[in-house]
Amino acid sequence: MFIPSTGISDLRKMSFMVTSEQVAQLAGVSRATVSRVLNRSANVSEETRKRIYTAIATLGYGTNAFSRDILQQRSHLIALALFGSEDGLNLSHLTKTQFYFYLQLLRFIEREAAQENFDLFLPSRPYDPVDSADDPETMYALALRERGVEGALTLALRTSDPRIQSLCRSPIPTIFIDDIFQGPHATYVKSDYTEGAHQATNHLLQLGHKRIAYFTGDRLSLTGTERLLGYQQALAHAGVIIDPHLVRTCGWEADEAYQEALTILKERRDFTAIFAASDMMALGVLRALHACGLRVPDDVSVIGFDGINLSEHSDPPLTTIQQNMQAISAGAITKLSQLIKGEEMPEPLIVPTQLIVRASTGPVRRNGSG
Amino acid sequence: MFIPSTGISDLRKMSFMVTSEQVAQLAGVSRATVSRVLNRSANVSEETRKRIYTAIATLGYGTNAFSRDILQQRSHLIALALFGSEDGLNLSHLTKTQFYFYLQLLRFIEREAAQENFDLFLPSRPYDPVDSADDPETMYALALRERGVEGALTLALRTSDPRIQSLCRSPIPTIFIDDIFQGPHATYVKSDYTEGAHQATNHLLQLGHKRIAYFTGDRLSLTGTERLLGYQQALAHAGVIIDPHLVRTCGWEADEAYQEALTILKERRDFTAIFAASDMMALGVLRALHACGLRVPDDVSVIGFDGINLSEHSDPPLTTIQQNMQAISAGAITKLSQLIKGEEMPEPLIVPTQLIVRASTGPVRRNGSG
DNA sequence: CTGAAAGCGCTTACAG
DNA sequence: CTGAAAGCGCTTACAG
Repeated sequence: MFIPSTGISDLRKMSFMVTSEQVAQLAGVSRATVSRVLNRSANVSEETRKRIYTAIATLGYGTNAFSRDILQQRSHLIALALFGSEDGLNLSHLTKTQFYFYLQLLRFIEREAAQENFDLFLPSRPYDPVDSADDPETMYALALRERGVEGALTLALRTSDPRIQSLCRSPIPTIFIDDIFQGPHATYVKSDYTEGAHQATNHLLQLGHKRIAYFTGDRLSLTGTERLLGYQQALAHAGVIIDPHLVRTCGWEADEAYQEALTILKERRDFTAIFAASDMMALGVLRALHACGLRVPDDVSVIGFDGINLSEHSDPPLTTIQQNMQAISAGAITKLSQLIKGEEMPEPLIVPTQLIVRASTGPVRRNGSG
Repeated sequence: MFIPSTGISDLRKMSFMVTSEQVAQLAGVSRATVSRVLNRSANVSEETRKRIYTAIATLGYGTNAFSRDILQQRSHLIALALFGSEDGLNLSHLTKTQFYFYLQLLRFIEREAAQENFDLFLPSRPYDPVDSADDPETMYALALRERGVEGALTLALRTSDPRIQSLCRSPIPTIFIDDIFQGPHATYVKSDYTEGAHQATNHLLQLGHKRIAYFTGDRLSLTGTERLLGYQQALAHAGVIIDPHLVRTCGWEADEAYQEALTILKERRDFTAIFAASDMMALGVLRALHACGLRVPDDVSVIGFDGINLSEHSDPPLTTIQQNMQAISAGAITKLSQLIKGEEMPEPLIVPTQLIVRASTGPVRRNGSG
């Protein structure tokens, strides 16, 4: 940003600035008394209070947040850091189907933050370090600190990003959602993905399915691996050997799952159920089965994961593993508050999932080909 | 929030606070010199500068944004106000299909804001007025002022909300997107919806269609009415009488359009094209036509509006009226900057739309039933 | 090139 | 119940 060198008086001030001094003058009191009214101090006469209210209303006065914050050492601001896009911005990925769950989660997060008296802040503008030789990994946290955020809530959106390191090492209280990074001032909150995938697989096993295809989003993301593990565990515990041909890596996008489903269906039909690692992927699978003239669940059962709202309205409605978005959000904000207050480092929070049985899963066919 | 009455020293300070005083001491200089280095003042010896850099790095110092802002009278913060949900929060509606366009728009807005050195701020926490008798309509703007935002960018999401009034009347620089509210410090930016609908309708007319069904989202939203007007104008100019049975009000959700399409198809098939007021609605229409075994565009042509990314990947890819999201976002941020700088009230910005012809529209059938 | 001083708008002990 | 004063962390004329 270009700041003219003509000195501060030339910077356009926020034109609507009204100071407590003006209120005080109009009400015929001192700034101290105005401040007392604003902060609900008990010791102000009713009459004075009235006069000050009137002056406030007349002038349209509002406390300057920076001045207050500087004294109280708080900003009520928490950074919402959504990593993952190449441009470094927060909102770039939000239209991708694979992040629909996070989109839905965000509203819970906003609500919980508001209840704890926090505003959300999207750190978008580029950070301009004093020393150009600054370690890029420390820069990000520094930028947040300069902006006065009290803490950070991070959705890493399945990616590595140097800013994660920066937050882990920094003194800024940080909660990672769906990741397991920790640091002296950082911990995490996430669903129990392994247990969830276990539940999903068990549900299919109980319906008599043994040849269960698994569609995984990727090979390396933590949440992907945990789900895969749950699938493997459940099958192993049931004494079922996994056919590697039935485990497909296709990406998290609904369209990718759609394509992969078409591929596997062309190749083989020796499975009676498909477990997709996310609801969005399951919706793609449903579409592919439909396109191939297969009935769900009569021909193939389908189960998803996440419990996004779209899963209720698919055709047929999707059996899924519901993540408890309320508990995740409330837990994240609560733990962040604890961190900010300097309380003892809270334990990470692992939120249980819940099997929601809808119409996309059913008993395996007697004459199934599996 | 509960503030203990034991005085400020008991409030937990942001634990990581490092002051310029500490940097100054470590570097053996005055706070003034530290400040000069931070603000890139020319007149500091290279040696001193180096010492200060070292001290900054050692201590992990970052300028306290509030202190700086209080002097410079700027916060670099603009409020992103997404109205429309009952709970008053900003992110509640983002998973609705009808707001997909705005979701996609947001990333352009964030990018433009970052380029102009603004951060985005979501005012979520409840405003706690001093005077409980405060006019609720002025409260919202007051709340924003207290938080120090320099301006507000508003997406009203097709609703009335008292906060809109509040912003219109307030001294806070405000840009409305997709609405035409104005005030002494407020103006707007939007696409030319009427002209866009004109283009869409003309495209169908040129392909020989005369019986063109129109699906409108609602009866009262501005953007809905403007589009309807464009449709009416284009038909009138072509000398085509509108059949009121072909104009359907169904709501903006993809599913609503899907249902309405099923309804009209059961009732009549005396049309050769459908113009849906949004791409999302058009996607619903496409799905319904497909479900009824009709081919697009052979049996029925379909055109949408918005140019959301999903329109490229539908089956068939959707002919649509593209909104220029880049121009809308850049215009909004530019005009907001002008307002903030106190420049002359800028004119509202009406952004032209563009017809994108894809595969969902084609010439009317010779043996068409229309 | 650098420091002492004044100031931003506010809040809170400290007196009265 | 109220005011004068000191202070939050910073920046910027003003001197030197």
